[in-house]
Amino acid sequence: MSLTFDFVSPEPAATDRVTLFADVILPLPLPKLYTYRVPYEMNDEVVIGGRVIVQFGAKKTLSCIVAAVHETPPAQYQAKYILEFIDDAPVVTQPQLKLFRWMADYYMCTLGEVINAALPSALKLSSESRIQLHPAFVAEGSPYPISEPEQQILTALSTEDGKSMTFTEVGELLGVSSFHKVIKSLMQKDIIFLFEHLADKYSPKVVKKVRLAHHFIEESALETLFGQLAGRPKQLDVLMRYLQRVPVYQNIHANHRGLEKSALTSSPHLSPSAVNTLIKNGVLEQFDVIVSRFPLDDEPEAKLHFTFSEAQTTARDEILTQFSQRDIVLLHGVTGAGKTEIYIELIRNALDGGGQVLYLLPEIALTAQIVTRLMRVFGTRLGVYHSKFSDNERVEVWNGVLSGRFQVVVGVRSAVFLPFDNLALIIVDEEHESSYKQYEPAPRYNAREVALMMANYQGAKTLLGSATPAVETYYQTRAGRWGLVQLTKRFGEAGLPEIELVDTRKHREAKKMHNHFTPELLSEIERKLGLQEQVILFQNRRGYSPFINCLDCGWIPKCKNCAVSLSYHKHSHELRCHYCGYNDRMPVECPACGSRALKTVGFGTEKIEDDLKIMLPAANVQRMDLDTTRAKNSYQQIIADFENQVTNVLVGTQMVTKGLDFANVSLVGIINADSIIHYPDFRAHERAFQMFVQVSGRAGRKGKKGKVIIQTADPTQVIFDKVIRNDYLEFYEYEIGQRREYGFPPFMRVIRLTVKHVDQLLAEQAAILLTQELVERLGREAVLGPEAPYIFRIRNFYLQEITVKIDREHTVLKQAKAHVLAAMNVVKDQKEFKQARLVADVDPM
DNA sequence: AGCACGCCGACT
DNA sequence: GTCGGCGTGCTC
Repeated sequence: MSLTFDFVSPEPAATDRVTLFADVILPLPLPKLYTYRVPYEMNDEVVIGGRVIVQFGAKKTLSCIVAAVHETPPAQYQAKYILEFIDDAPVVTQPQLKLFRWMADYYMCTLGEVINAALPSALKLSSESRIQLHPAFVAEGSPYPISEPEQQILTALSTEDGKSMTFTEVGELLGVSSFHKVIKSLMQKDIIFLFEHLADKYSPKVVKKVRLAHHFIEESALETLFGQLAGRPKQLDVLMRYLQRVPVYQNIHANHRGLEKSALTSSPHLSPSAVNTLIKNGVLEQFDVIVSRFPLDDEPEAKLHFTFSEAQTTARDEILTQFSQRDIVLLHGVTGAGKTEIYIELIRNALDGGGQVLYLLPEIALTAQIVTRLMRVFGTRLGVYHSKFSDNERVEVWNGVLSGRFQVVVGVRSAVFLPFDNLALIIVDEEHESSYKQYEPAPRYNAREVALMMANYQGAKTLLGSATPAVETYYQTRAGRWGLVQLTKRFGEAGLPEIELVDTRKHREAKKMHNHFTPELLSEIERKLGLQEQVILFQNRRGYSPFINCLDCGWIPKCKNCAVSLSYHKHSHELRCHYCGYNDRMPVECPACGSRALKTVGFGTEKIEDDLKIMLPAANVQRMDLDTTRAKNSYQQIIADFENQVTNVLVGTQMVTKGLDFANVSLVGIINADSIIHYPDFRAHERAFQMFVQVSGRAGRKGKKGKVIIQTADPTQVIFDKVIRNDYLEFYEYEIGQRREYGFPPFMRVIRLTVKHVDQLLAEQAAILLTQELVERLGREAVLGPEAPYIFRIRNFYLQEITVKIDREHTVLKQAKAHVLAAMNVVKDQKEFKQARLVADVDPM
């Protein structure tokens, strides 16, 4: 990039001119800020939180965020000049910078890593960034004046369809170094848009739709048409279906909006060629619609009205009362009690007071349904921040929050990074969810904790919602620090489901198991299907079987990068590693001995689906797990099919435990409860309890009492008793006792350190040294390990884990983290461990 | 994170 | 004899 800065030699000093320096945050994992010099004539242009372009190292030009401006020249080195100023207003606000500093500190990572995670990549410019003409831009129709350099770029981009240019090329074209302002201006006028990688090139999602040709809308014309089609039953079928789906007469606009063509062509009862014939003969007309990535309901509801139950009204009032004394309130409400309506009320309330609102949901729960519902209430004031969104869409939300266009944002984990500066309320729904915690890469933050800190900084209230609150959260309410509001009644008077435990060991000994189904579960499924009711089956493992085994020589295929056996996936006929993604074809014969006796061992969702299809051929079984929902809209499709009762049985992993409510589900089966309970982790019981209760909550809606069948080899395990009676409190009392006794959160804080090394011995040695250094600084009792985790090698790295327990008190915690960092640095500075990677995870989940 | 500088194996 | 492997250190 031709970004050699032709710095104009300073004017003779008329007045005492100040020399300004800016500390910038580079979007890199570097421990400190870098100081650049502001050119005199740009002194008025520096904005804290604005982006500037600097040269970093010999080659790289990067955009970064100004974190501070001062007059202290660096003593050790000559500061380079800032090359360009992109923004005249902050893109990162002051409250954000404060929050990001806290995050870097608390989660033991660099500010650069936080910035990197926070900014949508279209805000992170580099010389490799590319621009493309906006598909919606038409040269004649632009309402904005276009400057000379802008026109130059426009012309260059118009030479061919979809042409793109890098910033370097733009710089060369214009022959000046300061072209970012031009690009920014073009972006604001919606003439171009920006992307980082060729893969991000804008390709609008187009849906083919059909509608009735307008001259048939007339009732008499339609009569005639029916007459003409009398001898063409297939075409008549299509037409009937169309009229059935689109209320042409009740609503004139309905026909204009039309119907997705696929709704007609993919129906098993209709002939696709008949659809095409109708189009060819001009009865139906086909048209394309550019749709949002987020499939929204295209039938806006005229008015939103929900009637609050008495319990809901009471809960809402109580929350408001508690907020007058406390900043944080937990809404403990059983599934199906109608928490969302309460949220909507509270959001409306906060907006009326002039503040901003952030509504966080776990990824899996941020569905089209909830967005549509919120859209109907909040209209264009609502921004949606979802990980499935393209970068351009994310920048739009970011800028919308900055400009005040979006007052409410509903979003996933990363929405805590958005540039709010006037928050009145944050809602964290399903606050116990582990998906609020980011594992990889840094920052390893928990959005719930970040939200609480952000609310604290901005003087906002926080409402946490859950049917099964995290033990840490409930503890805070018990200690009187946070408020607690209970919402125990299910909406519409549906009782809690009846839960039955079935002993798989007994059945197995008596040879009564049908594959992995107990007779109880199987007959109950049959019974429910006979009643036209639906069934959800939960199995917390995907694939067909966790491994295969040669019956003759005992060979078991293992992953070459990880210390795990390869899972068998029948559908794709592959062996796959669930940790690194390695896959191989399923062998016909054993590569070790040539035997063909390869047997699958254990079971996952795929096998459950398979077995059920064989045992109950009449049932329509669908599977929902990572493998069937990878494609873009397949998740929506599976949900829609189940909702419309196209499928009767839904088999799935965790995905089926949360999110959607289905009115017709009357039975939930947990195929193997034991694999969930027996997990080597202090949170295993909590996770199991949450999972059982959440999945049970899927059973029985709209007045129907549901049933849950839990299959286990040992029905006497203590946790079941609490699940059956849905006794959160008793579970909590038991669990908190355990946590106190063994010194786990909320009584202590945990930092998990992981040492990774390609060499097993070096990993162990580095971990031993790290442990010694930790013990020296924190004491023996604070350090657990080192220990190789159950899966001790992932992606060719051998792992060692050390758990550090620290007192919760703030000053102690801060000090302890400094000690941990010091210990880590000792190991890093050892040259034999140069290739070791050390990772700190604060508050791991 | 990149990228340059710097020391040891298979090639014209 | 050189080209290039990636190990280590630095970037205001």
